Amino acid sequence: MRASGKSRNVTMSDVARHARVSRTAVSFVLAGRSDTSVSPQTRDRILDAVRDLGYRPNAGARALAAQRSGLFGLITEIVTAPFAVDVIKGAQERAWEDRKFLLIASSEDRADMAEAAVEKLLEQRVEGLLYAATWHRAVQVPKAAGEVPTVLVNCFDAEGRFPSVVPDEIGGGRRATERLLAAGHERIGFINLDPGIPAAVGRLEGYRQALTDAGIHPDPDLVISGHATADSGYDAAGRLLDLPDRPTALFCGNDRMAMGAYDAVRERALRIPEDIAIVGFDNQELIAAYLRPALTTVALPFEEMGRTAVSLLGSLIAAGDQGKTDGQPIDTKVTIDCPLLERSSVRP
Amino acid sequence: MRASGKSRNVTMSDVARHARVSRTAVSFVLAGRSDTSVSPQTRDRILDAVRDLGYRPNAGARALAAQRSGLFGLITEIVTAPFAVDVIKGAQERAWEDRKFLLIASSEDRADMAEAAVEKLLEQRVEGLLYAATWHRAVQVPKAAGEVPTVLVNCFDAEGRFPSVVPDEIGGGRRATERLLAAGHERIGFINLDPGIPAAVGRLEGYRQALTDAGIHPDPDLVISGHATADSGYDAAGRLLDLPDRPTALFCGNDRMAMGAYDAVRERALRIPEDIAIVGFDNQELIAAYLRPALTTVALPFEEMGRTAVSLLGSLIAAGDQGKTDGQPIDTKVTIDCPLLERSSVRP
DNA sequence: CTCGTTGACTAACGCGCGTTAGTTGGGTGG
DNA sequence: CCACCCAACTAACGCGCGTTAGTCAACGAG
Repeated sequence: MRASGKSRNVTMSDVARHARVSRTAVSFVLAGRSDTSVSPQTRDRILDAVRDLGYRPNAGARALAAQRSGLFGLITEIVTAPFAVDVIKGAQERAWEDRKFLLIASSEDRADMAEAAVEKLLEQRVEGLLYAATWHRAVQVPKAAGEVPTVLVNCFDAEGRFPSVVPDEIGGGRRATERLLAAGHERIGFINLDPGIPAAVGRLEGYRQALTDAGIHPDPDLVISGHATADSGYDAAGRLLDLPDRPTALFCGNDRMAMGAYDAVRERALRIPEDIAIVGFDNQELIAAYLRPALTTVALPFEEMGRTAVSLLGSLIAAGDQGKTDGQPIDTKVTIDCPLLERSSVRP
Repeated sequence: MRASGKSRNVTMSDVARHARVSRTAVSFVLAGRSDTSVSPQTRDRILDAVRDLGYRPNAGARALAAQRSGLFGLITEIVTAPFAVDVIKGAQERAWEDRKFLLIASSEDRADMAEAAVEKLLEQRVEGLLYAATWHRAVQVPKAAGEVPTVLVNCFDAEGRFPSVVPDEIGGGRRATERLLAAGHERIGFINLDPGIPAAVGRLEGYRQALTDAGIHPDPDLVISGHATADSGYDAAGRLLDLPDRPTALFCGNDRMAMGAYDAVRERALRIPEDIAIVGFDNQELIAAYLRPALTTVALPFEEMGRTAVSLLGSLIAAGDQGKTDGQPIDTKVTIDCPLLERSSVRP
């Protein structure tokens, strides 16, 4: 039973006094240092005192003395895309494994807020920085980020100054297409995202590769670009379905478009997956899992990207401690697999 | 232009030396203290030095000396849930206004993780704690949370030891029902969530109040309980629609159920909103905004709850500083309005 | 000429801890 | 019996900063 109310926090000195040893001894025991010896009895006395007094180390003081905060900073544009927060989860878990704590700041998708966020995080003396985007693209990273090791997540630096972790869009496109091919489809429509963005470029490339590898010549008429909305998916799907020689399967650039495609298919009294198979992209749970029939889709590996980014950051920091960074930009671009999630919109 | 590379961080002493004053003077100027005087010239010299050297205060050291970290802790069950993002956003913004920083930890919906999270946050010497749940209910808060001011968000403590901020479920239920009444509907079906949970109890109560106030006697046959899934909504809607004297409107306990209800309506070749009006609850953007027609729904005010909770926490801490807390449990329960979002599933 | 007084500063302590450089007292080997 | 060593500790410095208790020169009043 601890003291209640405004009683000052228990410090290491309190523990030392209670255990009748020096504060140094307490520090050594708690740090688990094996190079300096402490007798088992003393050790136990100290640990007992810790328990009795309810001692809790002061992370700030520790950081000050040890010259390392144990904190990582994560900057994300929380506002726009709810689903990208899986990055936080993965990063959080991985950081926890290394006994690091994640400081999360929001850039609100505004450059000045991003700068402010970096500044605040550096004041907290984070050991490294993660910068995450809601959708895969090139970003402008605040300059100050260069002062500590930094890893980009789901985005990349046009100037290649920072290493980044991004989804394997091409592989995802392949995987989706291959799944449809495996189900026997040969005329596969592709409703792409706005042209130019990495997701659109990569997924289209994967689509083409898969078809070519299967000995099918990609039919340009079966590829349409849309705008990442349900309405756009509805329109595009309608056009493909009204083709004279219509496709038997649709690969949609994302799940929202797939959602619109469902409506277009239904309006034509066609059945999913019997008459038209559909594969989405992104795995937005709230859509994909609850559509009827549930949507087979390719997942963006946000959580895994978060984990990987923290791992990478950890090794960057370790390398930096040993002075291995020689000022050269580290042009690493780690791509993470996009797994296919089987649901019910493609026949087995 | 700052020194690059591994150069040690600039400290206050560096600034003092560069400005040819004592460190104390620098501290005073940066703290903006008006009780002790510093001549304008000196002030400028110091501020110039700060800029020249790129001085950035060390938050940890400051916390240690000032005995207050400027940190709030936020524990959420699942960081990745869309709701959590909004709570975080609101809390983040509000905290930022007070120049506080939010430490976000996840309990992964496990009691032991929650304890660990509280422990870790207390090690960081957070000045207060927010504890947020994914769905409105009573929760078990780790005991250690009692050591600092704590506010519950979207949940409440059965023992009433902590103040909490929750959505106004009754008001939301009323609002949804009143909207349907205003559109001329009199037979309004209600597909409720699992009975017993606060959301189900409150929304039903609001539904009844609205009907009664409108002089309509609630018909028990029009109320069905489901399980918060699209399938369940589909089944329940089907049963209501197959009633001899079927309702002309459906109020669904949440948006997923509404999603299922859409399918049931479509199967019967009925149109939304012409034949059947539908109102949802929760405003899960990815569903509500992208259903066709877009779903009119009642929003859970997560962002506002986050903001309010931080405000409340701030005042609790301020009160504690002045010793106004006398150990009594503060049984506050702030309810936040649930606004109706007009879309297209109810005719104007 | 002395004594406050005030404006403009500074010396120095302590916050809680990691860490280095010791200091003991009880063996061992020669 | 002495030199040496080692296990088992402890003293004390410094991390970067807020804050209290000064110091010191200038200046006006008595």
